[in-house]
Amino acid sequence: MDAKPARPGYHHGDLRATLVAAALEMLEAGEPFSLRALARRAGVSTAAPYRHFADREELESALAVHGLRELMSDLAPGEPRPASAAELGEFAVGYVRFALRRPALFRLMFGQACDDRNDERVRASAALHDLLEGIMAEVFPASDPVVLATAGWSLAHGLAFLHLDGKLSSADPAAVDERVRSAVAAVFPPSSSP
Amino acid sequence: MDAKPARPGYHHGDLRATLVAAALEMLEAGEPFSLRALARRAGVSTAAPYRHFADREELESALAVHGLRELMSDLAPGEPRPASAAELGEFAVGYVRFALRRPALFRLMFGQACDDRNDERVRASAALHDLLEGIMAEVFPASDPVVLATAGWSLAHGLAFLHLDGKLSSADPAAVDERVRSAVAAVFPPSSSP
DNA sequence: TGGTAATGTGAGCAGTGCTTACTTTGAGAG
DNA sequence: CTCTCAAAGTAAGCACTGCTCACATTACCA
Repeated sequence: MDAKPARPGYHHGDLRATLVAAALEMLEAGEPFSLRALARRAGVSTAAPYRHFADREELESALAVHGLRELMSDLAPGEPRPASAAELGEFAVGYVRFALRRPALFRLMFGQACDDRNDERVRASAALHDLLEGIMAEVFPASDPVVLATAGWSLAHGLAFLHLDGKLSSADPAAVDERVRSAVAAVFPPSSSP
Repeated sequence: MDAKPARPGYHHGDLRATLVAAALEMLEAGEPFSLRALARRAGVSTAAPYRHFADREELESALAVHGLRELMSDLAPGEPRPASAAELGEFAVGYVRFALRRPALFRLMFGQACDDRNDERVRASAALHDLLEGIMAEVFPASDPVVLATAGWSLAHGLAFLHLDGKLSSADPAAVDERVRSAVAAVFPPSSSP
């Protein structure tokens, strides 16, 4: 069942990366992970992970950073950012799709207060923030981009969580996409600069 | 520290209600609760709670139901529901305030898939749903209430979670209220029936 | 060629959810 | 007014968790 990489020597070589990868795999598979399970999977004692992460929270922060970066590159694949209100809908669709594709990771990224002591995580979080505000400023040049970014992000975020938590059905992916599109369209009407 | 109610006899009398109340208290106090801790606090063995709840999830569902009812009566205190787009903002403010006042409970209510086997919980959840759609249908009689209710709920829900998780600062309650109001106003402009 | 810091180990503590076999007791049937 | 039986309690214990400590091994650098 478990891949035991039969590490050659006493030292593992790259335990830290291995643990992160294993954790992502387990989350992907829908299993909740424990540090002990990760250690087992890496073929290492249960105490070893603590050489690389002070505690569970620090590992989770590493995972969150990974997730934030992935989300960013998902949403901003190059430079063609949304330029019209219509394209905003597709942006939101991307956000919600990410949440549904990686539910556990998404919860890790957003379902708890960000550990402020973790610079990398703080920066990754701020980067997402900035991306959103930048886009809103482009799409609605006449308006307050901070307020609109807050509204837009909240809308997408709310849609993501309500689907994730079963408050809105996510059984049919196409229906989800459509629900997101129409919600965004209802609220950011095409061709209006509020 | 712990109130030990010094129960008179062998039987407790109303363990179930006591456990629920104790759990709510602990959540309120910001401590995560465990079934064992609740049992201790009720002055009862660690196995006793399982006479009243099949497992932790069942207790959590009971708490969620409690929270959903409280939210409902918070939001719909009598019949003067919001009748204009402007009043929608205050409605959202109420939603977000609830989340920030009872963060752990809010997470319990919304941070996980609803246990479908729990009729009471399903019904409480549906009631909230209906309330929202009803309001939207009144405020925007010309539009599709389902789409608008989804959008409005998602917006409020997203605002709640982003504040709860520290993605938007919740240090100053007045600033939070104002942020919610302006986000809603930006998106449901007063005197427009989209 | 050392010596040291980084990285691994094993044992163990305190806590968790949950189960099992057993006891106590209140309430209703006879 | 009993007597019984199911509801509601108990103690003990399993498998698991996060985390720590004292100790072992090894890579690397002076």
